[in-house]
Amino acid sequence: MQDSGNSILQCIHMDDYSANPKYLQVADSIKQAVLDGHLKINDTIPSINELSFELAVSRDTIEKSYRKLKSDGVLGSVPGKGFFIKSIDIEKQLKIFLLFNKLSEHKKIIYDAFAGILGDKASIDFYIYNNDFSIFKKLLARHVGAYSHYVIIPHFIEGHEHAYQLIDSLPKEKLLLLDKLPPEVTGEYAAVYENFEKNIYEAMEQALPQLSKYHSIKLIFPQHTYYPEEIIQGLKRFCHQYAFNFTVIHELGDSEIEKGSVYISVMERDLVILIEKILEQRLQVGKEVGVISYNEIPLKKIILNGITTVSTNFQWMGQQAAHLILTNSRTRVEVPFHLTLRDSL
Amino acid sequence: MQDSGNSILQCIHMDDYSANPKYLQVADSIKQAVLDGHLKINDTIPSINELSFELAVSRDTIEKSYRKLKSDGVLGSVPGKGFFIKSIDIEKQLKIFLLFNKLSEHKKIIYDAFAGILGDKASIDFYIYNNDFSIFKKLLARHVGAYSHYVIIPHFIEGHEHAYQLIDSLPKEKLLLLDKLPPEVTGEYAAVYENFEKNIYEAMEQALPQLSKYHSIKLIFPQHTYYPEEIIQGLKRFCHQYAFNFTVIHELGDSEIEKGSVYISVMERDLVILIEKILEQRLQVGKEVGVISYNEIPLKKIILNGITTVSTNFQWMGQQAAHLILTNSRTRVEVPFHLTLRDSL
DNA sequence: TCTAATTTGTGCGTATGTATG
DNA sequence: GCATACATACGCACAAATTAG
Repeated sequence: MQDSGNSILQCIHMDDYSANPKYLQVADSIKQAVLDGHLKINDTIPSINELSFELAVSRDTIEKSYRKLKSDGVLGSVPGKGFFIKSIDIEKQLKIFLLFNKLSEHKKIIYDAFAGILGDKASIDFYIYNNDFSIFKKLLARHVGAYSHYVIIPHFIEGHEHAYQLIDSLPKEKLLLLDKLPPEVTGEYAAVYENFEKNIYEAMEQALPQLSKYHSIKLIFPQHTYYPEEIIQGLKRFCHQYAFNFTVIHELGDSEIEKGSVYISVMERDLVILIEKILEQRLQVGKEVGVISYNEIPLKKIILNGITTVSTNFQWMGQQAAHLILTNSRTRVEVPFHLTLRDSL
Repeated sequence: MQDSGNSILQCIHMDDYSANPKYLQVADSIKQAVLDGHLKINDTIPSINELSFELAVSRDTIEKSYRKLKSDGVLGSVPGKGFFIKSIDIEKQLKIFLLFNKLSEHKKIIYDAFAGILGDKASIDFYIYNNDFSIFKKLLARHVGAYSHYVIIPHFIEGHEHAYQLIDSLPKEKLLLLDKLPPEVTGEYAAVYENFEKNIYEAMEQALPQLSKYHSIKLIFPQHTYYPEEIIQGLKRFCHQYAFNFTVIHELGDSEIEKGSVYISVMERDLVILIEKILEQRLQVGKEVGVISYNEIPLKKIILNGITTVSTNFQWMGQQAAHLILTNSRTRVEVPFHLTLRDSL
């Protein structure tokens, strides 16, 4: 250990009996020294060992201080060398790690709304993990620590547990979960989430007058996928409550469309197949069979005189997430869900 | 110590404050020099002593670099003589900087096809600049140098010239342009591009039998946008050649839909407005008015007995881009374009 | 053949950041 | 707050191989 003759030592004021913890006192002192111009960019600061010796505090305390300053973007470090002043722009700049499971028309809406509000106030780096836990893990490992916020849409085909465990290890004040709120992730963190179970239940209740024409509800729900199971639960509960027959269809395949049934599709691919089959069998949509499609897009207004949709307000979701970040809030908010009744029901 | 007059010194870039350790920086620099062809097989490289002196780093740091390269099979050594390039067969790790102008359903297809083929072979970082040159510039500045490939979709609302200049400054062997091939970007680089002018011209020629029912062609083309002007040129040329009236409509607004016209929309928003107007005016689609829509998606098959579409094969585009990268090719390939005739024409 | 200089290769010690109990 | 283990970086010393003179 060499004496660096650091005048910075004189800038650090400690109070054993202060309310705020020592590591924050150290961090704030260094921030102040930067603001006062005593430390310039690329200046090196005392090593953890040296400073902990000089101030007669634990090594961990200094390490914690430096770690915080680093996560705030003030300090940088090189193993084997030391810490240095990385940025004198103390006003925290928002660096956002945005991690989506997949791209889609709706993800685009979320992104546009999110980026539209944050605009120049933040720099957003965007990643996609394709519902694949191993990619998710790799991306997170590669970028952990470098961002002020981690905004994640957590949908996985498999390996949920490990994924949620990983998310749980992120600092909660930097975390914002989008779309889904997994109970496995604990603590107080921000979230803008869908209540899939409740949403579909209440939407169906709203559609009860139209549903009275039918006796069965069939959900087209692909197997081995990242779509949330809560949708099935919600529908099951609704059908039990209001005495509808309920079936889950994994694959439309060669099956016939049955009169007196309402078909609910979560994927657009299935919607197209479904409608082709209905047209083929010359069934009357909105009378003999009902069609409900997840996710509203303008085009659905003009298909077969209009397809009834149930949909989250994705724009609101993106905007709300941006607001939570700007206000540094850790609230959890539920996204509004809308039923758009059209002639297909 | 003798001066080997090594130009290799100029290939080694060091950053004292970089996150990755020095010995890896040195190793990566040498690997890159081999990949770039600056070092051939059996070339000797500076001795440990010499390089450590030149780079002003510890001898052990260089020794560690060389040891790693040797264990990677890149270098060989003879005690008392020196190190030399043993193999130029370096399993290059692909780091891809993917920069899209916007998100959309079709960008998703491109991305999925691209990532699907590269899969585990590459790590892909994804960025969006919202057709905004200033964001584009910032993103590129922040990430230049760190990637093995820069895959860019260049569409800008304004400031094309500066943008193309910026792209032109990227190393051509690392560049792959997607969708558009701007003449301002010179040199030999890879590209998977659309020939917008030719594509629409030839698609219209294919549709000539159906078009004979109409006398006018109207293109709904938003103003101040990133859509390529070449579409207008191609249609203009076609209409001139085959004696159609040609109009560009920037905004549907309150205008009436005219009988005997074919409407071509590039944006989906306009398609919805157009069809609503047509239904309102009780015009017969495919007889009194024709509708052609850019970009095929399955849903268009079931709108009004089918909407005729003209569309690039976005999946092919993504796959081809991935192949060009894997084969390290600098070819420019034109993406196939398809006319899908349906009842709307 | 001898010698001196250079180079690879190895071992030891110290200081530093990072991560984990 | 303490202890421990690990990777990085720097510096010094020394043996063995090679080369030049």
